[in-house]
Amino acid sequence: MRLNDSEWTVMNALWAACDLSEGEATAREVHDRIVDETEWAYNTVRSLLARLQEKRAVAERKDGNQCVYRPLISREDAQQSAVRSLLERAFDGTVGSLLLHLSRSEPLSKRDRDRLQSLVDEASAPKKPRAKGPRR
Amino acid sequence: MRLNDSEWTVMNALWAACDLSEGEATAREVHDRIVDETEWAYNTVRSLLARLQEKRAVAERKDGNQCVYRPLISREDAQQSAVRSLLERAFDGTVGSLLLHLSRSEPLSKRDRDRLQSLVDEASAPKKPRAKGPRR
DNA sequence: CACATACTGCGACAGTTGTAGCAGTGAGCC
DNA sequence: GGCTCACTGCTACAACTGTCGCAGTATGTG
Repeated sequence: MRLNDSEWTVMNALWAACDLSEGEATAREVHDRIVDETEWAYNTVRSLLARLQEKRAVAERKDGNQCVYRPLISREDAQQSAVRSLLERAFDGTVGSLLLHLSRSEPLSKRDRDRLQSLVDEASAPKKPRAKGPRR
Repeated sequence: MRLNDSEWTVMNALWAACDLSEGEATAREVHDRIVDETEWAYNTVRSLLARLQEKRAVAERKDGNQCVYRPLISREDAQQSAVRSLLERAFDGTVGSLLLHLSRSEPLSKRDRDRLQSLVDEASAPKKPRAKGPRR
């Protein structure tokens, strides 16, 4: 599932909204979340939600006279595709190439370094003890 | 400088060709490099080179009856923009968030892990002792 | 009930991207 | 000198993106 820029904007808002409520949100809620940043009209958000529905990225449900939207793809999956796509175009398709680039570009923040450190710890440690769900 | 997919394809070929020759390449050379992969017509490549020229990503020079192209932006700069753009859309704008994702997605190769480790070492260590060239 | 609101369905339109085609011109070959 | 071929300049066009607008329809309120 490949999302374009504007679709990412609304999906980000939808995912965030759904984290707080029942896993779904109205167009209004999504719009409220991004209007300050984007200044998009309400109808713009609705159009994007409609396109996302066509792409089966969200599902629309009628609740009274309102439409309520629910993401059909997880943020992780979308991120996965985005990263993969970036790797293909710009980094010879390899993670290593990206990491190399990262290591050469601007320095990481303290937070990034911590995150990275644990990333390494985790990656280097024997995987056994980590409990994981049956799927994936 | 934001490149789209097809532009990345030709720029990658151009950069590669320029590494071998005098820092420039003809449309024919670029086309030869990507035709197997993309099956694009020669004119498609030329159109893209023209657009890239408008965007000031490449420069065109006349050599006899031929046009010779030279990149005006480095691959590193383009990668930088691409990464930044990915971070904005999909990772809350932070490298850490991307790294976190990477650590959770497919396992990294040994090489990637090493690279990561040194990335961490470098980031954590006081920067002073590292000798670096005057022009990065 | 009559209104002011808020929502929905649907259409639109310019700009970007992907992917060529055509017609004219310079150049090498017989 | 005429042919052939490669190259160039220019045009095209459908699909996708970004960004709404409009015209109905349900809803809450005095």
